[in-house]
Amino acid sequence: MDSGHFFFNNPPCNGNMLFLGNGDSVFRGARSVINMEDTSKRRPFFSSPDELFDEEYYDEQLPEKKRRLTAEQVHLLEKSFETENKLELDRKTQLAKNLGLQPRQVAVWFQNRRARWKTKQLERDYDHLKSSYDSLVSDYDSVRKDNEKLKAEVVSLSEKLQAKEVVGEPMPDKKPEELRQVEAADGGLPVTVKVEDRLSTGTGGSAVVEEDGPQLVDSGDSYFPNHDNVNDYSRCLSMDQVHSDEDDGSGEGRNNYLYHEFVEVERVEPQPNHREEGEALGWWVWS
DNA sequence: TTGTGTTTTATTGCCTCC
DNA sequence: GGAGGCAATAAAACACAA
Repeated sequence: MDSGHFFFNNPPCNGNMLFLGNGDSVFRGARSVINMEDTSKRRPFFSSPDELFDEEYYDEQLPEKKRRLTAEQVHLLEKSFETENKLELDRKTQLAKNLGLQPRQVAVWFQNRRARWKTKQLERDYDHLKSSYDSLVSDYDSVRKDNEKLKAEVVSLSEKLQAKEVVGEPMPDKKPEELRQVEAADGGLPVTVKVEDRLSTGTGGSAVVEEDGPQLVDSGDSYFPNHDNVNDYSRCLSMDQVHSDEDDGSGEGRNNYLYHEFVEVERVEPQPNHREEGEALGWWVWS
């Protein structure tokens, strides 16, 4: 491109206006204009950096059409931009001299380059946020499915329990109602739980724990302390961790399992902000 | 070749800082 | 008030499919 010229470039113009003078400050200060249609003042492209800085020459000649910078010029500008994306006066002047450009052109190039960088950065940020969002949605769906599964199971088990009670089969230790009275032995937060409290089958929602304790409630405006805890919560209440007695095909023992396991759960303080790898994490742990 | 979309260069107006 | 930054925009240059 333009191999016939050493360093060419026309002064800034947009087809309607152009400036007089060499420096950026001159341009900014004056911003005086000459109508480009005055074709008698057209001038050829610059043929050397010296000519470029020849003010008389510059004043007398008007520019040709807008030209792009050479690959070499762009390369050097890019290198300079990588070093520092803003220009001090000295650097601008030096760059302009080295490249055979107007200081104003160098300044404009940096300005436009910063704008391009900003656009790219916004795109990168968007991609990153979208990826995080998609991941979160996926986790959320997974937790929700687990929750639905658990709810269905509770309904099924409750029905079985009721059927047994109708037949007159006694519960082994305590009735669920008694569980409401259970308090934490160490005087800490009470663990007053029964099966229906833990895994509500009501329309309101979801796996519900005590109102005064930490909660992870599927209510539409879902709240997860942080991304990791979503998985932890899922793991905590995952059916994978329930030692199903249905495996033996008897259908018995499951009630007892739930009965005991839910009673024996311990309350732990949430640790939303620090966690070791592999550490049990969540609002509840099995004792 | 030509129409069209994209990229690059440059201008303008406004704002902030010193 | 001058200098320089940014957003918005114009327009030339370029890329490319039809």
